[in-house]
Amino acid sequence: MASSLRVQKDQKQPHTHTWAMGIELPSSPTTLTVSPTHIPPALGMSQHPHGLTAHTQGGSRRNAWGNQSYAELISQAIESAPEKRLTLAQIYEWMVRSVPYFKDKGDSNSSAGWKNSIRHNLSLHSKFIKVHNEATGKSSWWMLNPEGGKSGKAPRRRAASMDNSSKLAKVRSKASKKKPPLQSAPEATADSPGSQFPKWPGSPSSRSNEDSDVWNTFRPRTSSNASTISARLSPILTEQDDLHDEELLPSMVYSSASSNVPPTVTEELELIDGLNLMSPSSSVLSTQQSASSGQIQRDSSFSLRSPNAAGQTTTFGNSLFNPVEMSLQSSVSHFSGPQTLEALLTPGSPPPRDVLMTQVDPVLPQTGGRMSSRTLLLLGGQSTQSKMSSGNVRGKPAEQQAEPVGASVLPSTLPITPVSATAAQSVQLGSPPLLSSAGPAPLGLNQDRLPIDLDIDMYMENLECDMDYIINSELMDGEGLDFNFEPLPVPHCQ
DNA sequence: GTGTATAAACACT
DNA sequence: AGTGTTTATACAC
Repeated sequence: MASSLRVQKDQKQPHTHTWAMGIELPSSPTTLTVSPTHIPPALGMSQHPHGLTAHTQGGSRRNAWGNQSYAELISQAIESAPEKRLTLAQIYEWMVRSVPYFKDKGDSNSSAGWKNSIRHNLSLHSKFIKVHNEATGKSSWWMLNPEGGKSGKAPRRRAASMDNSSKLAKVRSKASKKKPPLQSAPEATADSPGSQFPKWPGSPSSRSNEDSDVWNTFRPRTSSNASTISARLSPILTEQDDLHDEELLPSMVYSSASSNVPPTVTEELELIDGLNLMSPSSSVLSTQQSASSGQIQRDSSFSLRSPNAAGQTTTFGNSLFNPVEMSLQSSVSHFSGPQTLEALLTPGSPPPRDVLMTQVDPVLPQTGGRMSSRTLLLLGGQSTQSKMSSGNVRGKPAEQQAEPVGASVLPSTLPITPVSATAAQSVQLGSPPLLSSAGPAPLGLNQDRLPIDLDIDMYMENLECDMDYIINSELMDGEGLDFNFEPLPVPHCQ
């Protein structure tokens, strides 16, 4: 079938309209606040290999709307969002509002082609990462890969699960088009598909639960870094919400921990993906509902800039986890990974420092230095830790810093019972891989279910150490948790 | 060969 | 129907 199609494609005509390329920013329709800054000229991305800088090179525009490529436009759209993340629908909206050429093409009829191209670009380029957005029920959030991803195509391999299957699937699909079940884990996507899109992320209301899932689902498109990040970034954890859903967190954790993800992250990501997928089962975390309305963060998610490669900024939502809540939660339930995660990820309100810690993660190249204690714990479960002895150890320090909130909570929470621990681990197992980055990899294999038992002892030990360490630290510090970014060389216990 | 645009097939929800 | 992913094709450099 396909073959026959090709006939008409050629038609593409670049209209050469000559717009001034101006993209007007919408003055925030609703909430969108775009920063006019970006948009202006050539995006800054001089991505054209040829060095065209966005001007009309020669006078003619590469595209009807100007010299920018879809990828660039998408990037602008995302950057313009306060939270640096947009849903597909929002991207469309941005296009219509901001790019003159698309102004009149918002209708379904006229939009099919360019929207298809937008989607295509999002999927194709590693610079864009998809973060699951449960909250709104809508489609996923699309963010810029902090790492910058290459504009080029991404090698994206999906999680292992996908991998194999995907290949096969494809093959098959072509042949027979059935879909392999594999695919996997389907991220749970939103609940209701179609609805309007949430207001947009920025808006307070919308943010609520969204985050939750977000965490979970990120797709590792190509390079994982992004994905990692994305996970954490996820947009906003806002608080409020009901969070019922919370399964997600685990991923976050890892992500934070691994955030730095060096080079091969991809693989790890993949793993993670798998994990995430798997983790749902563990949904253990229910947790909190926070009611925090109080502060709500408004959209205040703050953004961090990670020095990472691209220097792009990532935004984290702030969740508000109130300490109180945390406590409650913890006390109430077992600790759920998620909370922790959140905590880690989102420092309460936006105290910069917290953020920093977060940041640290991303940055740190080293291995795991910075994992949160929990993470460690979790990790501990994993072989990783054991193997990495030294590495692991280090983690502590970082964590301590990192876990401000979480840490405090931890102690109480931590009392992990084997069970809980297990659960937690199981949830987090996935994470290890990341951590493991240093190590060989634990990977996933086990992840599935892990032999926690096996490790548990070790795990426990590790915990103890961590805990003590943490506690001491905290005490010493006082309640305030300071986070240092420095990688403390920790002697680690044991 | 690379990057991009476009179209379309498929899959999933 | 909307969203995502992937494949294929055509073009410009």
